[in-house]
Amino acid sequence: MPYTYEYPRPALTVDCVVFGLDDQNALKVLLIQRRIPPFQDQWALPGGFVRMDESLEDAARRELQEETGVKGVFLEQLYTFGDLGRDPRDRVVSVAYYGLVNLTEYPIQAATDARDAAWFPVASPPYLAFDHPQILATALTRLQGKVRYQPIGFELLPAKFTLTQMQKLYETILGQTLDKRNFRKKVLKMGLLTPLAEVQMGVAHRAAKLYQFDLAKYQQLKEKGFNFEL
Amino acid sequence: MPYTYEYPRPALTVDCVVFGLDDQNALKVLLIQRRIPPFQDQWALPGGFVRMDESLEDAARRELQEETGVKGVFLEQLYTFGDLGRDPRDRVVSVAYYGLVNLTEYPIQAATDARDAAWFPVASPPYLAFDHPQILATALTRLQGKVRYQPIGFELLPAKFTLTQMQKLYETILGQTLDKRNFRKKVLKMGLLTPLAEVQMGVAHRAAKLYQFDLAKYQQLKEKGFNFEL
DNA sequence: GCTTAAAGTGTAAAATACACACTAAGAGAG
DNA sequence: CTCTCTTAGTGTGTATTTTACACTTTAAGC
Repeated sequence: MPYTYEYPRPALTVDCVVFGLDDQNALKVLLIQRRIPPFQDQWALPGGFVRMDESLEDAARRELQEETGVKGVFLEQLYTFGDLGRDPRDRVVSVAYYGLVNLTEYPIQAATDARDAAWFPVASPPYLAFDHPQILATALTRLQGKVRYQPIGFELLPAKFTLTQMQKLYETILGQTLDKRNFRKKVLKMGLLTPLAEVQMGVAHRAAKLYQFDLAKYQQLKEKGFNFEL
Repeated sequence: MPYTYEYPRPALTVDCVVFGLDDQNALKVLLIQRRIPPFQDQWALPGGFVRMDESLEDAARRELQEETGVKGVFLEQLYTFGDLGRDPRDRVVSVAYYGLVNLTEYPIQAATDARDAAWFPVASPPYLAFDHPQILATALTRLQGKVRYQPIGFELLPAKFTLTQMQKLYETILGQTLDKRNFRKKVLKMGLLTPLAEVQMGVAHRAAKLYQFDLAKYQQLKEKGFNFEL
């Protein structure tokens, strides 16, 4: 059943750059292995064609779930890539989204429709198809920019986490070490963390207190234009 | 000459939100009056369909020039709007760009291919077609965010300008008044302004010194990741 | 030369950012 | 059971940055 238009149209796709943090605090990105040409067997960002009855974000979520099993994550539009020649077959414009997940909840390569999906270190990704290296680089830059003035990263952490875990996350994303006392002062002063009556378990040293993110308070402060700069 | 595809494709357009500052320091946006349905005779953002042989940014620049005569301006991708029903005829996905121009150089309604083009106060725009109110609002928010940490706004000012003009611009965009002495200290400390041996002319009071923006220095500092926060 | 209008300029107080090192707690080994 | 190992947790003084604030200067128009 062919579809005919008076003028030619670029194909429209979405691609997802999903970041996760593994148990060694390494930042990872979720990739799939392409089953079909072009770039057959190469690794690429999960993504695919936008259908006529879904919004762009819906398309991104659907493709992400179909190809990797990951769903229900934080996703935000990143940038739209539309240069000529980014797909060798056809003119393809791709709306890229980036997302953050807590890797402990989305562990190994999930797979449904998926050929093969796996987490790769952001610092040393495999060769990527299309202009996906550029998309990944753009997403990383955006993540670094965002983390400075938005309490992102709660998406990347488990529901209950220690301040040290959080600090490590920030150090990983920003690529620099931070002072422990100053970091703790700042994040606690924001007032978005609820201390729990629980502590870490199974560690061979003093157990750290666990915290959780106060989503309600966050949204309340966000309404008021509060600045979450770290 | 029809074009046929195996699967249906959304139409792809670009829209431009071009801001300018008029001589009373009011922030304006460049709009066109639609000549054809839908939304015939209503005001809308300049924009149109992306061709197969041009990048997204090229398309934005081309449409902007065709419809308003404005060219050679600073343009940056804003966001891609792809919700269902944003165009009553067809599924249309639009990549929005925002731009800044010095209104004194692009004065009245330029027009080439244009039906009618004019500058409207951002504070009180006319009824806009499609989801263009939302696009305009997004662009304004982005502009406000950007102005805080990027020496934008040189795009909006004449080549030679006074510090008071620049301050008024910032006050207009941010919607708040700023302290004269502190503002001057900060912008001069950045070192991006070259003082000229010239002063304002034709004013009925003490003439202000003119400055120009040092583009070379700006790019040099930007390379180094310098922070231009005001 | 008097009026008017905006240009231009410095300092003190307050707030914020930064640097920095020791004690506390708990697990595991012996 | 005590010693060791490892990470948790905590406060202060100093430097820097940000803020608030008002008068003198200059030039044009009358």
